[in-house]
Amino acid sequence: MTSEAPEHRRRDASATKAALLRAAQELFTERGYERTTVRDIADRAGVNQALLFRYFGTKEDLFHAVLATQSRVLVAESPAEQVLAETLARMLNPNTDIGQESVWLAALRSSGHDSAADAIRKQLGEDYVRVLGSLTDAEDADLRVDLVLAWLVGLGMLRSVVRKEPLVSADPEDVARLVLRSVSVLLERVDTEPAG
Amino acid sequence: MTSEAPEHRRRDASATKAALLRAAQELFTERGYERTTVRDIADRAGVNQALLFRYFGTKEDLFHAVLATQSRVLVAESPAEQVLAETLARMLNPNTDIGQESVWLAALRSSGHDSAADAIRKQLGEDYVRVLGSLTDAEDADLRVDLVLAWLVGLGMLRSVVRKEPLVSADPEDVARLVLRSVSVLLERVDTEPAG
DNA sequence: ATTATCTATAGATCTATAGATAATGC
DNA sequence: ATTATCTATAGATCTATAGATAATGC
Repeated sequence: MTSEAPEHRRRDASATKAALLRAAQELFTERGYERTTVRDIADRAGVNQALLFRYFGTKEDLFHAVLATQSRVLVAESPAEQVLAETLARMLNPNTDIGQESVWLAALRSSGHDSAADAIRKQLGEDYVRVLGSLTDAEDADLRVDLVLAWLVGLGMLRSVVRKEPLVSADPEDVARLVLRSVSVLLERVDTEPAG
Repeated sequence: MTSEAPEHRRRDASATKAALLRAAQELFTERGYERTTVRDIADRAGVNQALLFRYFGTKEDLFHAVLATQSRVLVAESPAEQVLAETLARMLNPNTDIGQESVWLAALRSSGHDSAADAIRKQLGEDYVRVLGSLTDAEDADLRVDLVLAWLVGLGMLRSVVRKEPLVSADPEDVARLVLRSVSVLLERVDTEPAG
């Protein structure tokens, strides 16, 4: 019974903001934007619900803040050849809390009427097209990269939303190997070695 | 100014039900479950909002009705070899109103707290595993089929939710060819011909 | 004194229902 | 007369805000 007086918490604005951001990231990813209430977020963060508005303005602003902190994480800073492998590794890594894999799933699941989530979606696509497009000589490189992106999106959905078995519990290396082999066919380099 | 008197509409219960079902299917797929309001559905169906409750009980019951009418459509009644090609053809068919591709996207996007949508998700996965699993000799057939399913899910998300270009406008045959070739690698039959 | 935290509540939805109205079938 | 359709509204959220309370820094 620690609930005697209302008893305000210790004052630490930055810690409160961080807790809200983290809770929001988790919940948006787990439930999507609409099904997550500000009170859910505040409760998980262990702070008062009014602070969410004080520090982030609106629920949508908070969503954008979450997206902003995570949007670029997906496309790793690696040579193009390794980007896909590293993305898969991060996605499938058992240490990465499933259901928290990344917010771009939340951006995808929240419908297209939100302009900022829309921007993130486009950005994400462009990042991938730019990086992976260099891996194929095909003239329809953009389409092929879209297909790779689709696969990543579907893997994320099936894992963190549907939690499909055996996919969720499969050995990350097995999954990565299967996917990478098929993708290499999809992005088939022309076998004749280009000059240079 | 046709808005003189309230002027009740013609009485046709079955047509009203059908209009509601169709409008609900479209809107749930476009916006997901939460972001679709019963008034949205009734408006698009051109009927009064109270009729939705009269004919379907609750919003969730309507969602389940929509899922029930569509759940089995995805897995076509074809030989296993053609199931994937036909699914892709139907998905990519320009005559299939995009954004209406199918409700299983809505089921996926509405978070996992709905038991019936959950059942549909599981069912969908099982249907595919059963049918496509016969196409591979690999001992990890179930995992490989999950990966195919993930690809289909991602394609649907990218097309009808994100409306990613060039994917949306690409020639269906090009897309199908690329996907099917990679999938055949994924589900690689052992090359030595089995007896029979 | 400053400002992080909390209380209380306004205002806007949204689902769902009860009961009134009007179009069809006999 | 029956019943499909419509009106009006209850009741339950949910976001957001205004202002009170209390923990820290000087």
